[in-house]
Amino acid sequence: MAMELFNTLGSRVEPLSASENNTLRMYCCGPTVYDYGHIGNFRTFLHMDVLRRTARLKGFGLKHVMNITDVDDKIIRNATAANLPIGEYTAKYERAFFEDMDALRVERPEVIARATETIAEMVALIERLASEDIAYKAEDGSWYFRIARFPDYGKLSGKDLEGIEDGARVDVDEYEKDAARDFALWKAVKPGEHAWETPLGTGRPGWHIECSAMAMKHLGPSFDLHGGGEDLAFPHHENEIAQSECASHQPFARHWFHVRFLLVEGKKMSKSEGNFYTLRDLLLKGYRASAIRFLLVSVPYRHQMNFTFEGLTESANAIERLRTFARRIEAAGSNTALPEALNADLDALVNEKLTAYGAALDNDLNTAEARAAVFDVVRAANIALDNSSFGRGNIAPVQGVLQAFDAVFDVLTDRDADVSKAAVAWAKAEGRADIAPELLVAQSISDAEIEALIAERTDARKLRNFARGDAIRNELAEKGVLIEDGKAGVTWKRR
RNA sequence: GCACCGGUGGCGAAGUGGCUAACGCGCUGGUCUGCAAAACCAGUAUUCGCCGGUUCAAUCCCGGCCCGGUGCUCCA
Repeated sequence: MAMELFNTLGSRVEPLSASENNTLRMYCCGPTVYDYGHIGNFRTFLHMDVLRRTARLKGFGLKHVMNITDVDDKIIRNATAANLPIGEYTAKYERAFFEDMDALRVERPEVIARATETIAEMVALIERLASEDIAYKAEDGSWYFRIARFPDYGKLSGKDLEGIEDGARVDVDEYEKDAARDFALWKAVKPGEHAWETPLGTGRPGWHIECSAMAMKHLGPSFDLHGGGEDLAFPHHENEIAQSECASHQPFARHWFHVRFLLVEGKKMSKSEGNFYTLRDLLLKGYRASAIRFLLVSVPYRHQMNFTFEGLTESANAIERLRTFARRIEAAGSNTALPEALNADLDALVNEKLTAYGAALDNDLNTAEARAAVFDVVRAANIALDNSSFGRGNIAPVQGVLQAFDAVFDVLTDRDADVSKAAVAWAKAEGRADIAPELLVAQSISDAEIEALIAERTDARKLRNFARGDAIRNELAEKGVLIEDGKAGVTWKRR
């Protein structure tokens, strides 16, 4: 079955296809690097990651371009306030952005494009539009796009230009444009602003032209998929289409992918509501990166999701169950008592669920249904292991399901402690005081110290000195370390 | 105001014109254990926002209403 995805352009689910060598050429609007990323940003990037990982699982090659918007009004404003050159200002947040992406296990796109490194291409694009009088220069030196020249305007967002008459909302006279809806391609320099000297005049690019130029530079005038947050559909993506198609006379992106916004504790996330969280805020509260990833990815991208702290805890518990299961299957390999005979019923179920897993992802990236199939396998295999009907031949197929799961979800390997540690180091360097005490306590004990205490406890228990053993167990529990007395020995993990 | 999307158990959240309405967490019970914890198993919505309609049959289709969200205004 082919991978199907909702296409905003046309508003229906369509097969996803690559027009060149089975390599999916996709462009995704990346961050504007003026501050630390918040969880809403990361929901979008996480679902882009699900898309690319799923595409690869289905056999596509990938050429994924993501831009960094490193010049815009907010950047100029903040850099000026901080008395820094914009490049220096944005470098800090770009670095932070990629640290966060790494923490969340979001894969790097094949190409990272920066607006400030693509100015020449933007200028050339505007000049091409100007040569057909689609772009025009206003009196203040800014360049605008003449929307009247693109009859298809509105085809992505379903806007009807008839209903947005010139001057209906905006006093045209305030602008030096020919029509109120015309948007800026190039903004003339204002006093004190960072600007580029170009044949168009001295100034800086408009936001929309940046993405058109970067996408076409790396993917050509026509490519497979373009994505971003739902708010970008209009006007940003609509404007990209208008500029690009007027310049190239070819369809721009064939498939448009938009990720819906999330709510936080049932409300729109906003600073004024007090429910605005960056990834770093959550890490410092003691939540794990893997739990954040799993939660954000578990609700399909086209659904509004409600992000809650309770949900984060649940997500961490669910991951714990999966990791425990993965270890149990791994251990089964060296269990000599394991029956040789294949449990055919279990095997049939595992195969059925693997198919269901793939089908769920094919069906517009239904991550909720996909993970359900994996939990079905976990339960069935645990039952078989409990009643000794799990055969050696069942190991590989079950591991195959876990691999397929992790190829997209990527939460089975525990890297959380390192991520939290880095977040705490950053917070201390920044002088932040809002670090969860239990996080600091947990990081105050090393793995070696834990191992030593556990060894001491094991010795005490052998001598049936349970009082001492329990005291050590309690001491470790206070530092967030859980001890498990299994048949094969003692194991531990950080909570 | 106009346009679009959604409202499913304690919570998160799939899904379908008729088969027991997934899955996860939580909770309750059990297995295991020196005791625990952890782990594992089992049970846990006669019901899918409200009111009408279509249909032999609707949570799923249609209409209205209420509520939440998004866009229309360079927020992912």
